Amino acid sequence: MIKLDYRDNRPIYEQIKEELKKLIISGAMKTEEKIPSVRELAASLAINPNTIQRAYRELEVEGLIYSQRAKGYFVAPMSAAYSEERIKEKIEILKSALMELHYLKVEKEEITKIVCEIYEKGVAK
Amino acid sequence: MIKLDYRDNRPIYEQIKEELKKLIISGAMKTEEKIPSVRELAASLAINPNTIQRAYRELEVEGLIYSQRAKGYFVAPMSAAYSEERIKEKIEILKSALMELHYLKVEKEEITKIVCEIYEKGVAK
Amino acid sequence: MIKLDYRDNRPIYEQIKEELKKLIISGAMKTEEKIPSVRELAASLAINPNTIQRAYRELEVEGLIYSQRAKGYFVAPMSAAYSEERIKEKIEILKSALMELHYLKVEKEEITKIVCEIYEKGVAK
Amino acid sequence: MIKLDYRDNRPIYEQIKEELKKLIISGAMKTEEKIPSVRELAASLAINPNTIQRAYRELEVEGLIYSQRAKGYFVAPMSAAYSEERIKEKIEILKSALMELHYLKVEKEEITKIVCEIYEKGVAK
DNA sequence: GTGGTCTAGACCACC
DNA sequence: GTGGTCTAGACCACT
Repeated sequence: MIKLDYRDNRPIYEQIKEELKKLIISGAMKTEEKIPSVRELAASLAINPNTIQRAYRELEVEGLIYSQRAKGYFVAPMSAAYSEERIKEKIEILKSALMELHYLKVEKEEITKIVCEIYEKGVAK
Repeated sequence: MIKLDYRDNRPIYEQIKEELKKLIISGAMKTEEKIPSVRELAASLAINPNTIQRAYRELEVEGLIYSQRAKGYFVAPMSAAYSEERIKEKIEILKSALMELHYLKVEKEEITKIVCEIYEKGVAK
Repeated sequence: MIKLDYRDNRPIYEQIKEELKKLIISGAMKTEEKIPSVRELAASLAINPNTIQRAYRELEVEGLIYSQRAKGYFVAPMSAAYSEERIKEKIEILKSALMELHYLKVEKEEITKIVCEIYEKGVAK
Repeated sequence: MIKLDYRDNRPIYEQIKEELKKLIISGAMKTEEKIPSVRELAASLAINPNTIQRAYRELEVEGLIYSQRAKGYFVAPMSAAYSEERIKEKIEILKSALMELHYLKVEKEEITKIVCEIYEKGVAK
């Protein structure tokens, strides 16, 4: 379900966050669906529970999942309306970053390169 | 120095912010240089001083300008090192937004369109 | 059912959101009850349907109502347990905001004034 | 500089966060001022460095402090403009929470009690 | 059994 | 020496 790459420079908890985010946002995991428990996922990835805990906590702060004491973590409700809101929001962030990079004289080619990387390989760098 | 477009959907203070940001980040305005006073700019653009005040205040929060009581607003110091840092930061924000938009199934063409708009016309939409 | 105040500074969609929120949370509208359709409410209030749409969409994101394609919007289920939980949550938010305002040296009188306004007139400012 | 209360139900990292937040927001600690290093504070409070690390990290996410690798943590710049923005923002959050609590039929006396507790004892509950 | 917190101790990259 | 990450292991409160 989740693959880790130890050669990757990014910390493990970041990789877990990204993978889960992908599954949730793309709709592969459904609303209110239970996520593997901290210990369970830690065992299956052969990793320390604290690392999973951190990934889960940060996703909770971002509002993608929520926790119920003694029950587990679950995918937070995401209505269709919510998706649209999120897209608009991210587009705004994108535009703002692009404009600033333009002012900072970053070449268009460099931007295009990043866009292609992400849309082809799935991850950048 | 600053041009407003009343047909633009964006609020006036946003347009002013963007224009000033452009001038400061691209280096057209130098460090410690004085910015037109609130009243002065308001008069020359024929708009309400409160609007200018809001634009300036938000730029101050973003750290691009700073105010000195009874003297006016000035361009905040930005070293070359600072520029590089800012580029890296914005690239990270860009990547993060792009990945999420990818998960949300926004087409690559739509992204490319936005990139081109900004790099050709200078503003998006 | 819903009253608008055009002298109010808040945008129309905000006013509609608040009014509906009031009706739903206080229990005046029951669970699963149908809400007036976008066009219907727009006509009865003599305003643009897009404004209603926005208010409804945001209420959907907040989880207070839900939409069924081609059927309309309905009040989302809210158990008594849910109410208690929501109260606790809002109390926490209240405390956190109060403490920060205290640190920021906002006078107690100013706070009390806001509390009274809301509990007497129903709305603040 | 920071006092912990082990009888308090709140986790230690929360208490540290609150204390630092108080010092920073009220202006007792100045912009760009260095904060005790993770290990240093841990030693002086006789507490595990990981606990301090967590408190600092969360304050960094909230934008109150920032970190420089191999240098330490510092108080983030807070202009006067920023303070005003922050007060306005918190007042809005306060109003919104109050209105919802009103709809939920929470008595005014209960609210007043909380306000007094915070403004007199400094902490609630 | 689950999330949540905390400790002790370790290693890394950076300056 | 500093922040940042990770591990191993422990205890608590809750259901």
